Amino acid sequence: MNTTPDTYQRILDSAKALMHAKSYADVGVAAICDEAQVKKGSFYHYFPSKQALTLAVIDMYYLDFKNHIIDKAFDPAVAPLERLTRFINLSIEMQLELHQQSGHILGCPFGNLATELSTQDETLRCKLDHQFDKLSALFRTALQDAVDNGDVVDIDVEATAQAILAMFEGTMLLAKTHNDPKILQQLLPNAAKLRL
Amino acid sequence: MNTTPDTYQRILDSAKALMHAKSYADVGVAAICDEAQVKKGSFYHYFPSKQALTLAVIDMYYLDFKNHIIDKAFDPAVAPLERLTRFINLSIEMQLELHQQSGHILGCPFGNLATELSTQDETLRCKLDHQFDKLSALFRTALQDAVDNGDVVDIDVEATAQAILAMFEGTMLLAKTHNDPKILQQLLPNAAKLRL
DNA sequence: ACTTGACTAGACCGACCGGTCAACTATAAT
DNA sequence: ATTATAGTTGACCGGTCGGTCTAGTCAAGT
Repeated sequence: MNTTPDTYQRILDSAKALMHAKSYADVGVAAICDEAQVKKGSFYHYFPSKQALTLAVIDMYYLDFKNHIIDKAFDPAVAPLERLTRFINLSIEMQLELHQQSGHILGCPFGNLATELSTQDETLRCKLDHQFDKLSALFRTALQDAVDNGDVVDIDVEATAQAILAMFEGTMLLAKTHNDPKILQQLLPNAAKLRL
Repeated sequence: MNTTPDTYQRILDSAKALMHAKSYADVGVAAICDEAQVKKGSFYHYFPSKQALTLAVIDMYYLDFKNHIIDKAFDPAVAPLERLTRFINLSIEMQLELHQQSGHILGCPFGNLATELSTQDETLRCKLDHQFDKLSALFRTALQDAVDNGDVVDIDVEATAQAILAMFEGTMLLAKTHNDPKILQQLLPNAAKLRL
């Protein structure tokens, strides 16, 4: 019989949800502990600091993203350009789901944390920068495959990948600020069509 | 002889600078008062709350933006499409200046606040949403003028204006996260060239 | 001279912040 | 049975949060 306490995971899950729904500063350690039904002492048994927890939370965001979106969209069996549109559509779906649950467009968790922390915490800034690198790398290889296939000609693969990411993050921000899913549906698909 | 105390303005200036360099949550009323050399009692004489101050700060951000960038770029005498590239170039310059002063790419003050506050404060969310509306309206009229001039044909003016804004905000975020002005110079000019 | 009202000063409030600590319990190896 | 270790508990720390309040200054209006 396995009755794992999984306290660690409960803390991580609670922090993940709360930090996405609110922000880094608005979510205190006490609130995370309440949500996870864990006492503060236990929290600091598993995580030396709020910063360390946040580093783990960022990894969890990427893992979720990988499982629910990346692995489905960036399947090498899928046509390269189709991968981009799949990525966009799955991202829209995920945002819609969170919107129904919370009543707010929550936006990209990486973008949210990066905006808040980039000027305040160098460690977290680098971690978040690395996540963006991983995302743009996905776009870059899909675009390169498209070029190799002859699906598209004469584009700057690197610049286009970065532009898609920028458009993706910017659209998430506008949708969050307007708190309207329509913005996502109207604007986000254009990101996949960018060519530079 | 005018020896106005201009306490109000000093508070506003300090809040403007601090909130752009850090974030809403990271800048307390006490810190603003210290910077402005004002005591807390005076602060709450001029502003009923931190939220009210922030509303005024947002107006100041727009005013600065208007004086330093918008009025120079969106001059009706300037060719419509040239307005867009001027806007981008002036925005880059402003970010570079702030980067030299602070050592960090600070990004768009509207985007920064919107990310942090959209899910937490409906009043501020609406205010920020309105600022984005004003920006996209500038792009929209410039694009429409370009269409009327015959400088460009067969584009969705509204969608393009929104896309430029999204690309603008997304690029600011990526540059801030990477803390590198090069990203701005490489990526931001592409926003002005978007056509949908 | 007196009053009024804008403005300043700074002590003070309860709540919360991230983080520490010593005491306790449960588990499992010796 | 004893000991070591992992995990839990909740009181506690100094400091900061946004905001209040009272006392007092000062200039203008009468």
